[in-house]
Amino acid sequence: MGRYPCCKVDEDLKKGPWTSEEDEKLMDYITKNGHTNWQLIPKKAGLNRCGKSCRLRWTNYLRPDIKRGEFSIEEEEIIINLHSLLGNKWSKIASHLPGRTDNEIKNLWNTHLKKKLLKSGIDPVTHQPITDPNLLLSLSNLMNPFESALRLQAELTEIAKIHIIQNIIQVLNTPPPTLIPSLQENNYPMQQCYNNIIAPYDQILTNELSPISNNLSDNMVVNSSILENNMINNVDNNSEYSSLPSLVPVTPENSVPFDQQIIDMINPSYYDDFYALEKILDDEANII
DNA sequence: AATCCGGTCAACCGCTCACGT
DNA sequence: TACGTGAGCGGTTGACCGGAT
Repeated sequence: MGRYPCCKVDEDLKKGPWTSEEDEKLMDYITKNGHTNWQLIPKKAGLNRCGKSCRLRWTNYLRPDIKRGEFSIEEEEIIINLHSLLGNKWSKIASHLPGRTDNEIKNLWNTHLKKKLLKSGIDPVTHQPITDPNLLLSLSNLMNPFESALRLQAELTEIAKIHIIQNIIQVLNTPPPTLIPSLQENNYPMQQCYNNIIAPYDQILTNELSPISNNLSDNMVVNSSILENNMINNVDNNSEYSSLPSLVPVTPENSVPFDQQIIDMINPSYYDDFYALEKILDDEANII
């Protein structure tokens, strides 16, 4: 298997941009005969191109159902959501956007969306807030230097807080068995913290993920179409251009987003506890 | 007016996958 | 089962364009 020459090297086939005459020939042939074998098409259509080049020209440009023009905000949000779930699976992403090609989406991602996420402080690879100080530093260089220094410091403080919260969650989720009975009594500040802040958050996650986990196949692979549909349905049609879709975990079972949106979902009566905890963490982060 | 530079996008390259034999 | 081949995918390239210098 492996590599193969898609066209014979000595055939001296044309490369580069297509002329309108070539487009017309290919269009005419496929409209009349369809495309069953791409290797035969150039010869039959009278083109001095390789089959692969013809296929690409057809699928990315000549196809009648191609949607031309700028991407809408909704389309961009769908792409961002799907990318967080699927990664660089451009063809899979394109299958959710009728009339858009994988090449077009890939170009949009590399030229616009990646930068848009970076500017919003989101890592375009993981779709999580940027935690790499080097990346933050390079990002900050893109902005006003005076503003960026302050911003960078604030972001690093936030990151430290997030790390501490994640550690607390991890510890609370795996208590030693001997501690459990005593913790039930709610007398310990950390247990109160768990009961008031993290438990509701846990509940929300459980409720959100249960429809997905119910659809696990035998080999325990998440049913991606359900996830994908959830992502698409989450798009807010009224959102501003500057706003971004809610953060979504790359792998729901491994990563825990701790953004404001999740906090907003928790009963407001828990806010006081959360801010109390945040203040403690603020102090700890300042020490760090 | 000339040159440079960065952004965009069509097209190509190299690879893997799927399927037939 | 192994192999050959066509199709498709994702990364990269390079031509083109417009704005800045």
